[in-house]
Amino acid sequence: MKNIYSNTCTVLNNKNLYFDELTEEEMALIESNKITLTYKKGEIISKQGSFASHIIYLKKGLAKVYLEGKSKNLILTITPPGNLMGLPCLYDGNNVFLYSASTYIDSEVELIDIDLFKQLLLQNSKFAFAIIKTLNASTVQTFGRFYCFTHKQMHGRLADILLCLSQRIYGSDSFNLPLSRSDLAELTGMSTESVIRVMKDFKDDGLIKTDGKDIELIDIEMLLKISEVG
Amino acid sequence: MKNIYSNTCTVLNNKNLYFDELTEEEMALIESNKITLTYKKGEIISKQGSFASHIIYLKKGLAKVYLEGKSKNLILTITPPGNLMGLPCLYDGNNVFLYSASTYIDSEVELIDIDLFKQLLLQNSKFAFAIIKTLNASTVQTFGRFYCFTHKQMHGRLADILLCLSQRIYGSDSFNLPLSRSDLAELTGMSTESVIRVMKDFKDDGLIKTDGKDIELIDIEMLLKISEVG
DNA sequence: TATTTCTTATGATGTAGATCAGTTTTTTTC
DNA sequence: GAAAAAAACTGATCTACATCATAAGAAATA
Repeated sequence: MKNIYSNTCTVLNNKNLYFDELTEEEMALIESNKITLTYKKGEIISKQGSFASHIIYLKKGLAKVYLEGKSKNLILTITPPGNLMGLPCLYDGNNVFLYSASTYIDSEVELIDIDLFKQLLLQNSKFAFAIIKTLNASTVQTFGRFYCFTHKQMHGRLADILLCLSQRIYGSDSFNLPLSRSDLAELTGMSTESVIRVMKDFKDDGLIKTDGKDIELIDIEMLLKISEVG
Repeated sequence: MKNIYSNTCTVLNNKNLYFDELTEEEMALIESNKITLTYKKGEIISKQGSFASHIIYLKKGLAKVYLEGKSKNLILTITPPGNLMGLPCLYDGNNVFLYSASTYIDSEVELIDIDLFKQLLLQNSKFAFAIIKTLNASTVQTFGRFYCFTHKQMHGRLADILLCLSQRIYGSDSFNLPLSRSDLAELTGMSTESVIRVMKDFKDDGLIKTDGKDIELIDIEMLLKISEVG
């Protein structure tokens, strides 16, 4: 029996369907209140534990949301443009960013005042409903990833991630990956050395080709099989 | 640096704050449309992959929501009374239960028609907002658990679960636990044998006492320390 | 009350993957 | 464009934990 949702990947790509639900006036309200910021590659957008006065919308670029641990971090989501970041921090009794976020490449971010965001949720139930559906889709994705962390081993998890980045972000078999091996480690729950070793296995077996930051997936069939077998 | 949300536990306990947001008419609508069912201990409430026509509300008892894997399962949430189950399945393009759910003890469940539920979300934005906050709180909990799975080892994770069940479900240091060692295994991502061994360690070190299904936490300070150190 | 089935328990063995330690290559910085 | 820093790589070692095998108690079933 195959589980549909058993992929290690955690790339959100909801293409901001929720904003379509806002009226023109509501959209104008956001436009007139938003703050636009640009970040260079590697810069920190939000820091775990800091006061969360805004909802973060990634307009351009690529970012990660991660949990900073004592020794190692855990990457929670890879965020392509068109998505909100840190939305889960919006609940009763919390007013801080629970996670840090930083950019992989030069990026552009829009900050939406959190009180305005809440107000929109409370006055436009279609918008709220769209947000609920988005949150649920990513929860299901997280549970699938959870399953992989506990049941698949390294090769399966890394194959997952490579396929996922290829499909969900780049839409191509060959792409330039700004994530380091250590990022892949924090994404798959492996050590950096293990990521390197498994990547080498994949290369030796002719499943992928790498040249610096460029990666090309050669034998996708086999990667899918490895992902499935675990 | 200590993370506030780094506990392996996954007991939801939101005390249905969302239903408070419904009007009397809306509440009456639910009342007149709901189906009440009783389940005996160990019975299956929903089966992974089946058509999801209803939202499940646990009125009495205790249940688990779990992902059925090829060989092993993964328990996603332990649900005490007063909570909804399987809410994350509500998103675009999905109409099946993605997870199975079953009871630990004799339980009572109310089924709310999913279209009615959606309608209420769309007509009452306060309700929708309350649901969003609930979903977010449990997402944050899930991420914390995620962190534990990858960064803590067995003793820390099991200490987490024992403390969590004690505090969040029973509100007492001694309680009768209907979960088997194999359930604790599926909850902590360990093998059943390992759960048994670690429990024995805890017993030998005088941290807990067990008698059949009865568990008493003796040295909570120490359990907390083990949970923290990992 | 006998019999099957599930759960708890314990020891022996195996291994996936972390950690450590060191080298080379690439990238950043001044 | 040289120096420093970070990232990629490789091998040796170690260990946390799973798996296997087997047995005893508890609970369900008939």
